[in-house]
Amino acid sequence: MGKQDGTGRQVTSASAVDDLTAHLLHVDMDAFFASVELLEHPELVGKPVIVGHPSARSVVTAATYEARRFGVNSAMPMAVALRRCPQAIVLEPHYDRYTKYSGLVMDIFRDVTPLVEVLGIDEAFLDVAGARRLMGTPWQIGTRIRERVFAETGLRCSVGAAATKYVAKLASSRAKPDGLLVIPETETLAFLHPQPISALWGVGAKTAEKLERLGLRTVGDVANIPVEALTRAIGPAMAAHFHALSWGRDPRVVVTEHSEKSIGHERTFETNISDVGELEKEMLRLANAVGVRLRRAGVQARTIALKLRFGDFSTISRSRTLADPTDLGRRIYEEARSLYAESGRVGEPIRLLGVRGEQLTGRVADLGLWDDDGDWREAEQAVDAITAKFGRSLVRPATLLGDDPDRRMPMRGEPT
DNA sequence: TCTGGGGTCCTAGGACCC
DNA sequence: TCTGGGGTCCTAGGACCC
Repeated sequence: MGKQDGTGRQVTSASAVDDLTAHLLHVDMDAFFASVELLEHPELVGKPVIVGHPSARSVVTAATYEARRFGVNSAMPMAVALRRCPQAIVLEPHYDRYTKYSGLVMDIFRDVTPLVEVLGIDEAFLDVAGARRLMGTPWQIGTRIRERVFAETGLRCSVGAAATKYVAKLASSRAKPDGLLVIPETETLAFLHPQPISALWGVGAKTAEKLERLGLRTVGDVANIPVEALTRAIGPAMAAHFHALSWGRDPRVVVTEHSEKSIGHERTFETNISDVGELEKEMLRLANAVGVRLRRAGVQARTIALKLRFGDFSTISRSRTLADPTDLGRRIYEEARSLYAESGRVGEPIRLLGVRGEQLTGRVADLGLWDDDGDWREAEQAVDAITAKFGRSLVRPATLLGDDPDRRMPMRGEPT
Protein backbone atom coordinates (compact mmCIF):
# COMPACT_ATOMS: atom_id res chain seq x y z
CA MET A 1 0.00 0.00 0.00
CA GLY A 2 0.98 3.59 -0.07
CA LYS A 3 1.73 3.72 -3.75
CA GLN A 4 0.29 6.80 -5.37
CA ASP A 5 -1.01 6.85 -8.88
CA GLY A 6 -1.28 9.98 -10.94
CA THR A 7 -4.78 10.84 -9.82
CA GLY A 8 -3.50 11.39 -6.32
CA ARG A 9 -5.55 8.57 -4.85
CA GLN A 10 -4.31 5.50 -3.09
CA VAL A 11 -4.14 2.37 -5.19
CA THR A 12 -3.82 -1.14 -3.92
CA SER A 13 -0.44 -2.79 -3.74
CA ALA A 14 -1.61 -5.35 -6.28
CA SER A 15 -1.83 -2.59 -8.86
CA ALA A 16 1.92 -2.23 -8.72
CA VAL A 17 2.11 -5.58 -10.49
CA ASP A 18 2.87 -5.16 -14.13
CA ASP A 19 3.04 -7.64 -16.92
CA LEU A 20 3.23 -7.49 -20.69
CA THR A 21 0.88 -10.47 -21.13
CA ALA A 22 -1.96 -8.39 -19.67
CA HIS A 23 -2.69 -6.54 -22.91
CA LEU A 24 -6.49 -6.50 -22.57
CA LEU A 25 -7.75 -3.58 -20.51
CA HIS A 26 -11.25 -3.20 -19.14
CA VAL A 27 -12.10 0.34 -18.15
CA ASP A 28 -15.21 0.92 -16.04
CA MET A 29 -16.39 4.32 -14.87
CA ASP A 30 -17.04 4.54 -11.13
CA ALA A 31 -20.71 5.17 -10.25
CA PHE A 32 -20.93 6.85 -13.63
CA PHE A 33 -24.37 8.51 -13.69
CA ALA A 34 -24.10 9.56 -10.07
CA SER A 35 -20.59 10.94 -10.57
CA VAL A 36 -21.72 13.00 -13.56
CA GLU A 37 -24.56 14.44 -11.47
CA LEU A 38 -22.08 15.37 -8.75
CA LEU A 39 -20.11 17.43 -11.28
CA GLU A 40 -23.23 19.61 -11.47
CA HIS A 41 -23.80 19.46 -7.71
CA PRO A 42 -20.39 19.67 -6.04
CA GLU A 43 -22.10 20.47 -2.74
CA LEU A 44 -23.39 16.87 -2.67
CA VAL A 45 -19.97 15.22 -2.86
CA GLY A 46 -19.56 12.81 0.04
CA LYS A 47 -23.32 12.44 0.52
CA PRO A 48 -25.51 9.45 -0.30
CA VAL A 49 -26.96 10.27 -3.72
CA ILE A 50 -29.31 8.13 -5.81
CA VAL A 51 -30.06 8.74 -9.47
CA GLY A 52 -33.51 7.69 -10.65
CA HIS A 53 -37.08 8.79 -11.12
CA PRO A 54 -38.95 9.27 -7.87
CA SER A 55 -42.07 7.44 -9.10
CA ALA A 56 -43.58 4.45 -7.34
CA ARG A 57 -42.54 1.77 -9.84
CA SER A 58 -39.07 3.05 -10.57
CA VAL A 59 -35.72 1.50 -9.74
CA VAL A 60 -32.33 2.90 -8.81
CA THR A 61 -30.38 3.85 -11.92
CA ALA A 62 -27.15 4.64 -10.07
CA ALA A 63 -25.92 5.35 -6.55
CA THR A 64 -22.83 6.92 -5.04
CA TYR A 65 -20.58 4.77 -2.89
CA GLU A 66 -21.89 6.63 0.15
CA ALA A 67 -25.39 5.38 -0.70
CA ARG A 68 -24.11 1.87 -1.48
CA ARG A 69 -22.80 1.63 2.06
CA PHE A 70 -26.45 1.54 3.13
CA GLY A 71 -27.11 -1.42 0.86
CA VAL A 72 -28.41 0.62 -2.08
CA ASN A 73 -27.63 -0.81 -5.51
CA SER A 74 -28.50 -0.29 -9.16
CA ALA A 75 -31.76 -1.89 -10.32
CA MET A 76 -33.08 -1.96 -6.77
CA PRO A 77 -36.67 -0.69 -6.39
CA MET A 78 -36.56 2.94 -5.37
CA ALA A 79 -38.92 2.25 -2.47
CA VAL A 80 -36.48 -0.30 -1.05
CA ALA A 81 -33.52 2.00 -1.53
CA LEU A 82 -35.20 4.84 0.31
CA ARG A 83 -36.15 2.56 3.14
CA ARG A 84 -32.53 1.51 3.50
CA CYS A 85 -31.20 5.02 3.16
CA PRO A 86 -33.95 7.55 3.96
CA GLN A 87 -31.53 10.48 3.98
CA ALA A 88 -30.44 9.78 0.39
CA ILE A 89 -30.76 12.63 -2.07
CA VAL A 90 -32.59 11.51 -5.22
CA LEU A 91 -31.65 13.17 -8.49
CA GLU A 92 -33.43 12.85 -11.84
CA PRO A 93 -31.29 11.25 -14.54
CA HIS A 94 -29.94 13.41 -17.37
CA TYR A 95 -29.05 10.99 -20.15
CA ASP A 96 -27.82 13.70 -22.48
CA ARG A 97 -25.09 14.54 -19.96
CA TYR A 98 -24.06 10.91 -19.59
CA THR A 99 -23.87 10.53 -23.35
CA LYS A 100 -21.65 13.61 -23.57
CA TYR A 101 -19.22 12.39 -20.93
CA SER A 102 -19.29 8.88 -22.37
CA GLY A 103 -18.16 10.31 -25.70
CA LEU A 104 -15.33 12.25 -24.07
CA VAL A 105 -14.11 9.17 -22.26
CA MET A 106 -14.36 6.84 -25.28
CA ASP A 107 -12.37 9.36 -27.32
CA ILE A 108 -9.60 9.22 -24.74
CA PHE A 109 -9.56 5.43 -25.11
CA ARG A 110 -9.35 5.74 -28.88
CA ASP A 111 -6.31 7.96 -28.51
CA VAL A 112 -4.60 4.98 -26.88
CA THR A 113 -5.63 2.34 -29.42
CA PRO A 114 -8.15 1.96 -32.23
CA LEU A 115 -9.05 -1.43 -30.75
CA VAL A 116 -11.79 -0.17 -28.44
CA GLU A 117 -14.94 -2.20 -27.79
CA VAL A 118 -17.62 -0.04 -26.23
CA LEU A 119 -19.79 -1.92 -23.74
CA GLY A 120 -22.82 0.15 -22.91
CA ILE A 121 -22.33 3.75 -21.91
CA ASP A 122 -19.63 3.54 -19.26
CA GLU A 123 -17.38 0.58 -20.04
CA ALA A 124 -14.94 -0.48 -22.70
CA PHE A 125 -12.37 -3.11 -23.55
CA LEU A 126 -9.08 -1.96 -25.03
CA ASP A 127 -6.48 -4.16 -26.69
CA VAL A 128 -3.20 -2.36 -26.05
CA ALA A 129 -0.85 -5.04 -27.42
CA GLY A 130 0.14 -2.69 -30.23
CA ALA A 131 0.44 0.41 -28.05
CA ARG A 132 3.33 -0.88 -25.98
CA ARG A 133 6.20 0.79 -27.79
CA LEU A 134 4.56 4.20 -27.76
CA MET A 135 2.80 4.09 -24.43
CA GLY A 136 4.53 1.51 -22.28
CA THR A 137 3.30 -1.40 -20.22
CA PRO A 138 -0.35 -2.21 -19.42
CA TRP A 139 0.13 -0.73 -15.95
CA GLN A 140 1.56 2.46 -17.39
CA ILE A 141 -1.18 2.70 -19.99
CA GLY A 142 -3.89 2.05 -17.42
CA THR A 143 -2.47 4.72 -15.15
CA ARG A 144 -2.25 7.18 -18.00
CA ILE A 145 -5.87 6.54 -19.00
CA ARG A 146 -7.04 7.09 -15.44
CA GLU A 147 -5.08 10.34 -15.18
CA ARG A 148 -6.42 11.65 -18.45
CA VAL A 149 -10.02 10.70 -17.72
CA PHE A 150 -9.87 12.52 -14.41
CA ALA A 151 -8.01 15.53 -15.76
CA GLU A 152 -10.36 16.00 -18.70
CA THR A 153 -13.71 15.06 -17.15
CA GLY A 154 -13.33 15.12 -13.37
CA LEU A 155 -14.57 11.52 -13.30
CA ARG A 156 -12.90 8.48 -11.76
CA CYS A 157 -12.61 5.11 -13.41
CA SER A 158 -11.18 1.73 -12.59
CA VAL A 159 -9.02 -0.38 -14.86
CA GLY A 160 -8.39 -4.11 -14.99
CA ALA A 161 -5.69 -5.61 -17.19
CA ALA A 162 -5.23 -9.27 -18.05
CA ALA A 163 -4.56 -11.68 -20.88
CA THR A 164 -8.29 -12.29 -21.43
CA LYS A 165 -11.40 -10.12 -21.50
CA TYR A 166 -13.11 -11.96 -18.71
CA VAL A 167 -10.21 -11.69 -16.28
CA ALA A 168 -9.68 -8.03 -17.21
CA LYS A 169 -13.32 -7.30 -16.44
CA LEU A 170 -13.16 -9.13 -13.16
CA ALA A 171 -9.96 -7.27 -12.32
CA SER A 172 -11.55 -3.87 -12.90
CA SER A 173 -14.49 -4.77 -10.67
CA ARG A 174 -12.04 -5.83 -7.95
CA ALA A 175 -10.08 -2.61 -8.38
CA LYS A 176 -13.14 -0.44 -7.74
CA PRO A 177 -13.46 2.29 -6.83
CA ASP A 178 -10.75 4.38 -8.41
CA GLY A 179 -8.21 1.58 -8.78
CA LEU A 180 -6.01 -0.32 -11.16
CA LEU A 181 -5.34 -4.02 -11.08
CA VAL A 182 -3.06 -5.98 -13.39
CA ILE A 183 -3.30 -9.76 -13.44
CA PRO A 184 -0.26 -11.35 -15.10
CA GLU A 185 -1.10 -14.46 -17.09
CA THR A 186 0.88 -16.66 -14.70
CA GLU A 187 -1.25 -15.48 -11.79
CA THR A 188 -4.61 -15.87 -13.48
CA LEU A 189 -5.69 -19.02 -11.66
CA ALA A 190 -4.46 -17.80 -8.29
CA PHE A 191 -6.62 -14.71 -8.80
CA LEU A 192 -9.59 -16.52 -10.29
CA HIS A 193 -10.09 -19.62 -8.18
CA PRO A 194 -10.82 -18.02 -4.79
CA GLN A 195 -13.54 -15.81 -6.34
CA PRO A 196 -17.21 -16.62 -5.60
CA ILE A 197 -19.20 -18.25 -8.42
CA SER A 198 -21.14 -15.03 -8.88
CA ALA A 199 -17.90 -13.59 -10.23
CA LEU A 200 -18.36 -15.71 -13.37
CA TRP A 201 -19.58 -13.34 -16.07
CA GLY A 202 -23.01 -14.69 -17.00
CA VAL A 203 -23.81 -16.36 -13.69
CA GLY A 204 -26.79 -14.61 -12.15
CA ALA A 205 -29.08 -15.47 -9.27
CA LYS A 206 -30.68 -18.53 -10.92
CA THR A 207 -27.50 -20.15 -12.15
CA ALA A 208 -25.71 -19.42 -8.89
CA GLU A 209 -28.48 -21.26 -7.08
CA LYS A 210 -28.08 -24.31 -9.32
CA LEU A 211 -24.32 -24.32 -8.84
CA GLU A 212 -24.64 -23.96 -5.10
CA ARG A 213 -26.92 -27.00 -5.05
CA LEU A 214 -23.95 -28.92 -6.45
CA GLY A 215 -21.92 -27.68 -3.50
CA LEU A 216 -19.96 -25.22 -5.62
CA ARG A 217 -18.95 -21.99 -3.91
CA THR A 218 -15.95 -20.66 -5.77
CA VAL A 219 -14.69 -20.40 -9.33
CA GLY A 220 -12.08 -23.00 -8.34
CA ASP A 221 -14.89 -25.40 -7.40
CA VAL A 222 -16.36 -24.96 -10.89
CA ALA A 223 -12.95 -25.62 -12.43
CA ASN A 224 -12.50 -28.87 -10.54
CA ILE A 225 -15.90 -30.50 -11.03
CA PRO A 226 -16.31 -32.83 -14.05
CA VAL A 227 -17.93 -30.98 -16.96
CA GLU A 228 -20.57 -33.74 -17.18
CA ALA A 229 -21.88 -32.89 -13.71
CA LEU A 230 -21.91 -29.23 -14.66
CA THR A 231 -23.78 -30.05 -17.88
CA ARG A 232 -26.51 -31.93 -16.04
CA ALA A 233 -27.11 -28.90 -13.83
CA ILE A 234 -26.98 -25.99 -16.27
CA GLY A 235 -26.92 -27.43 -19.80
CA PRO A 236 -24.05 -28.05 -22.22
CA ALA A 237 -23.54 -24.50 -23.48
CA MET A 238 -23.25 -22.82 -20.10
CA ALA A 239 -21.27 -25.72 -18.67
CA ALA A 240 -18.61 -25.57 -21.37
CA HIS A 241 -18.50 -21.79 -21.20
CA PHE A 242 -18.13 -21.47 -17.44
CA HIS A 243 -15.70 -24.37 -17.24
CA ALA A 244 -13.48 -22.61 -19.75
CA LEU A 245 -13.74 -19.30 -17.91
CA SER A 246 -12.88 -20.98 -14.63
CA TRP A 247 -9.56 -22.09 -16.15
CA GLY A 248 -8.90 -18.61 -17.46
CA ARG A 249 -9.71 -19.65 -21.02
CA ASP A 250 -11.58 -16.94 -22.93
CA PRO A 251 -10.87 -16.67 -26.65
CA ARG A 252 -13.03 -13.58 -27.20
CA VAL A 253 -11.23 -10.75 -28.87
CA VAL A 254 -11.94 -7.02 -28.86
CA VAL A 255 -14.57 -6.23 -31.49
CA THR A 256 -14.85 -2.59 -32.47
CA GLU A 257 -18.00 -2.84 -34.62
CA HIS A 258 -21.40 -3.36 -33.09
CA SER A 259 -24.52 -4.43 -34.93
CA GLU A 260 -28.03 -4.36 -33.56
CA LYS A 261 -30.19 -7.43 -33.95
CA SER A 262 -33.43 -5.93 -32.69
CA ILE A 263 -34.94 -2.54 -31.95
CA GLY A 264 -37.73 -2.12 -29.44
CA HIS A 265 -39.42 0.03 -26.85
CA GLU A 266 -41.34 -0.85 -23.75
CA ARG A 267 -43.06 1.02 -21.01
CA THR A 268 -44.15 0.26 -17.48
CA PHE A 269 -47.25 2.21 -16.52
CA GLU A 270 -47.60 4.12 -13.28
CA THR A 271 -50.78 2.13 -12.72
CA ASN A 272 -51.96 -0.95 -14.63
CA ILE A 273 -54.02 -0.37 -17.76
CA SER A 274 -57.04 -2.54 -18.56
CA ASP A 275 -58.75 -0.27 -21.07
CA VAL A 276 -58.12 -1.62 -24.57
CA GLY A 277 -58.34 1.78 -26.22
CA GLU A 278 -55.82 3.28 -23.86
CA LEU A 279 -53.52 0.31 -24.35
CA GLU A 280 -53.71 0.55 -28.13
CA LYS A 281 -52.91 4.24 -27.99
CA GLU A 282 -49.72 3.42 -26.13
CA MET A 283 -49.04 0.56 -28.54
CA LEU A 284 -49.20 2.98 -31.46
CA ARG A 285 -46.78 5.34 -29.73
CA LEU A 286 -44.29 2.54 -29.14
CA ALA A 287 -44.72 1.19 -32.69
CA ASN A 288 -44.11 4.63 -34.17
CA ALA A 289 -40.97 5.08 -32.11
CA VAL A 290 -39.71 1.69 -33.29
CA GLY A 291 -40.51 2.64 -36.89
CA VAL A 292 -38.54 5.88 -36.61
CA ARG A 293 -35.51 4.09 -35.24
CA LEU A 294 -35.65 1.36 -37.89
CA ARG A 295 -35.68 3.97 -40.64
CA ARG A 296 -32.87 5.96 -39.06
CA ALA A 297 -30.82 2.78 -38.92
CA GLY A 298 -31.73 2.06 -42.52
CA VAL A 299 -33.20 -1.35 -41.72
CA GLN A 300 -36.49 -3.17 -41.69
CA ALA A 301 -37.85 -5.74 -39.29
CA ARG A 302 -38.94 -9.16 -40.53
CA THR A 303 -40.49 -10.08 -37.19
CA ILE A 304 -42.69 -8.02 -34.88
CA ALA A 305 -42.86 -8.97 -31.21
CA LEU A 306 -45.30 -7.88 -28.55
CA LYS A 307 -44.56 -8.11 -24.85
CA LEU A 308 -47.18 -7.99 -22.09
CA ARG A 309 -46.53 -7.96 -18.39
CA PHE A 310 -49.55 -8.39 -16.17
CA GLY A 311 -50.46 -7.15 -12.73
CA ASP A 312 -48.87 -10.21 -11.13
CA PHE A 313 -45.61 -9.53 -13.02
CA SER A 314 -46.05 -12.63 -15.18
CA THR A 315 -44.90 -11.88 -18.70
CA ILE A 316 -45.77 -13.26 -22.12
CA SER A 317 -44.50 -12.50 -25.58
CA ARG A 318 -46.09 -13.06 -28.97
CA SER A 319 -44.35 -12.61 -32.27
CA ARG A 320 -45.00 -12.99 -35.97
CA THR A 321 -42.72 -13.08 -38.97
CA LEU A 322 -44.01 -11.03 -41.87
CA ALA A 323 -44.11 -11.89 -45.54
CA ASP A 324 -42.48 -8.52 -46.20
CA PRO A 325 -40.22 -6.75 -43.72
CA THR A 326 -41.31 -3.30 -42.60
CA ASP A 327 -40.06 -0.09 -41.06
CA LEU A 328 -43.46 1.59 -40.85
CA GLY A 329 -44.94 2.45 -37.49
CA ARG A 330 -48.46 1.87 -38.75
CA ARG A 331 -47.64 -1.61 -40.02
CA ILE A 332 -45.84 -2.48 -36.78
CA TYR A 333 -48.79 -1.23 -34.81
CA GLU A 334 -51.28 -3.31 -36.81
CA GLU A 335 -49.21 -6.42 -36.24
CA ALA A 336 -48.83 -5.70 -32.53
CA ARG A 337 -52.54 -5.06 -32.16
CA SER A 338 -53.42 -8.30 -33.90
CA LEU A 339 -50.95 -10.22 -31.69
CA TYR A 340 -52.62 -8.65 -28.68
CA ALA A 341 -56.10 -9.52 -29.95
CA GLU A 342 -55.03 -13.15 -30.46
CA SER A 343 -53.24 -13.39 -27.12
CA GLY A 344 -56.38 -14.47 -25.27
CA ARG A 345 -55.57 -11.92 -22.57
CA VAL A 346 -57.49 -8.89 -23.85
CA GLY A 347 -58.84 -6.72 -21.07
CA GLU A 348 -56.52 -7.99 -18.33
CA PRO A 349 -54.66 -5.33 -16.33
CA ILE A 350 -51.35 -4.63 -18.04
CA ARG A 351 -48.32 -3.40 -16.16
CA LEU A 352 -45.88 -3.25 -19.06
CA LEU A 353 -46.31 -3.05 -22.81
CA GLY A 354 -43.48 -3.61 -25.28
CA VAL A 355 -43.11 -3.58 -29.06
CA ARG A 356 -39.97 -4.81 -30.81
CA GLY A 357 -38.74 -5.33 -34.34
CA GLU A 358 -36.51 -8.38 -34.83
CA GLN A 359 -34.65 -10.10 -37.64
CA LEU A 360 -33.44 -6.81 -39.05
CA THR A 361 -32.61 -6.70 -42.71
CA GLY A 362 -31.25 -3.98 -44.95
CA ARG A 363 -34.07 -1.91 -46.34
CA VAL A 364 -35.45 -3.69 -49.36
CA ALA A 365 -36.74 -0.64 -51.19
CA ASP A 366 -37.35 2.96 -50.31
CA LEU A 367 -40.93 3.48 -51.42
CA GLY A 368 -41.25 6.92 -49.88
CA LEU A 369 -44.04 5.62 -47.69
CA TRP A 370 -42.97 7.12 -44.40
CA ASP A 371 -46.47 8.21 -43.58
CA ASP A 372 -47.04 6.87 -40.10
CA ASP A 373 -50.23 7.67 -38.33
CA GLY A 374 -50.10 9.02 -34.84
CA ASP A 375 -48.03 11.82 -33.48
CA TRP A 376 -44.90 12.01 -35.56
CA ARG A 377 -43.28 14.63 -33.45
CA GLU A 378 -43.79 12.64 -30.31
CA ALA A 379 -42.22 9.56 -31.87
CA GLU A 380 -39.25 11.58 -33.11
CA GLN A 381 -38.74 13.07 -29.68
CA ALA A 382 -38.91 9.64 -28.09
CA VAL A 383 -36.21 8.42 -30.44
CA ASP A 384 -34.05 11.44 -29.76
CA ALA A 385 -34.32 10.74 -26.05
CA ILE A 386 -33.27 7.13 -26.56
CA THR A 387 -30.40 8.13 -28.80
CA ALA A 388 -29.25 10.62 -26.20
CA LYS A 389 -29.55 7.92 -23.59
CA PHE A 390 -27.63 5.18 -25.30
CA GLY A 391 -25.69 6.88 -28.05
CA ARG A 392 -26.65 4.04 -30.36
CA SER A 393 -27.57 6.06 -33.40
CA LEU A 394 -24.43 5.17 -35.27
CA VAL A 395 -24.70 1.42 -35.01
CA ARG A 396 -25.10 -0.64 -38.12
CA PRO A 397 -27.42 -3.60 -38.53
CA ALA A 398 -26.12 -7.13 -38.46
CA THR A 399 -27.08 -7.91 -42.00
CA LEU A 400 -25.13 -4.97 -43.34
CA LEU A 401 -22.10 -5.79 -41.27
CA GLY A 402 -22.18 -9.43 -42.16
CA ASP A 403 -21.88 -12.32 -39.81
CA ASP A 404 -18.18 -13.03 -40.18
CA PRO A 405 -17.61 -15.43 -37.28
CA ASP A 406 -14.06 -14.15 -36.86
CA ARG A 407 -15.29 -10.69 -36.05
CA ARG A 408 -18.13 -11.35 -33.72
CA MET A 409 -17.96 -12.51 -30.13
CA PRO A 410 -18.41 -16.25 -29.74
CA MET A 411 -21.65 -17.09 -28.04
CA ARG A 412 -21.65 -18.65 -24.66
CA GLY A 413 -20.46 -22.19 -24.93
CA GLU A 414 -19.81 -21.95 -28.64
CA PRO A 415 -16.87 -24.13 -29.65
CA THR A 416 -13.97 -22.04 -30.84
C1' DT B 1 -38.62 -5.20 -0.90
C1' DC B 2 -41.56 -5.63 -5.11
C1' DT B 3 -39.28 -5.41 -9.11
C1' DG B 4 -36.95 0.07 -15.54
C1' DG B 5 -35.60 -0.05 -20.28
C1' DG B 6 -32.27 -1.10 -23.56
C1' DG B 7 -30.63 -5.28 -25.31
C1' DT B 8 -28.28 -10.48 -26.21
C1' DC B 9 -28.17 -15.35 -26.11
C1' DC B 10 -29.87 -20.14 -25.03
C1' DT B 11 -33.28 -23.89 -24.91
C1' DA B 12 -36.85 -26.55 -26.60
C1' DG B 13 -40.66 -28.12 -29.38
C1' DG B 14 -42.88 -28.30 -33.78
C1' DA B 15 -43.11 -27.68 -38.85
C1' DC B 16 -41.02 -28.66 -42.91
C1' DC B 17 -37.57 -30.20 -46.33
C1' DC B 18 -34.38 -33.50 -48.19
C1' DT C 1 -46.64 -49.35 -44.60
C1' DC C 2 -43.83 -47.52 -41.35
C1' DT C 3 -39.87 -45.15 -40.01
C1' DG C 4 -34.90 -42.57 -40.40
C1' DG C 5 -31.86 -38.39 -39.37
C1' DG C 6 -29.91 -33.82 -40.38
C1' DG C 7 -30.80 -29.10 -41.04
C1' DT C 8 -33.34 -24.77 -40.87
C1' DC C 9 -36.95 -21.76 -39.53
C1' DC C 10 -40.41 -20.17 -36.31
C1' DT C 11 -42.19 -19.28 -31.73
C1' DA C 12 -42.25 -18.80 -26.48
C1' DG C 13 -39.98 -18.39 -22.43
C1' DG C 14 -36.16 -17.49 -19.50
C1' DA C 15 -31.59 -15.88 -17.80
C1' DC C 16 -28.52 -12.42 -17.91
C1' DC C 17 -26.02 -7.90 -18.65
C1' DC C 18 -25.46 -2.69 -18.54
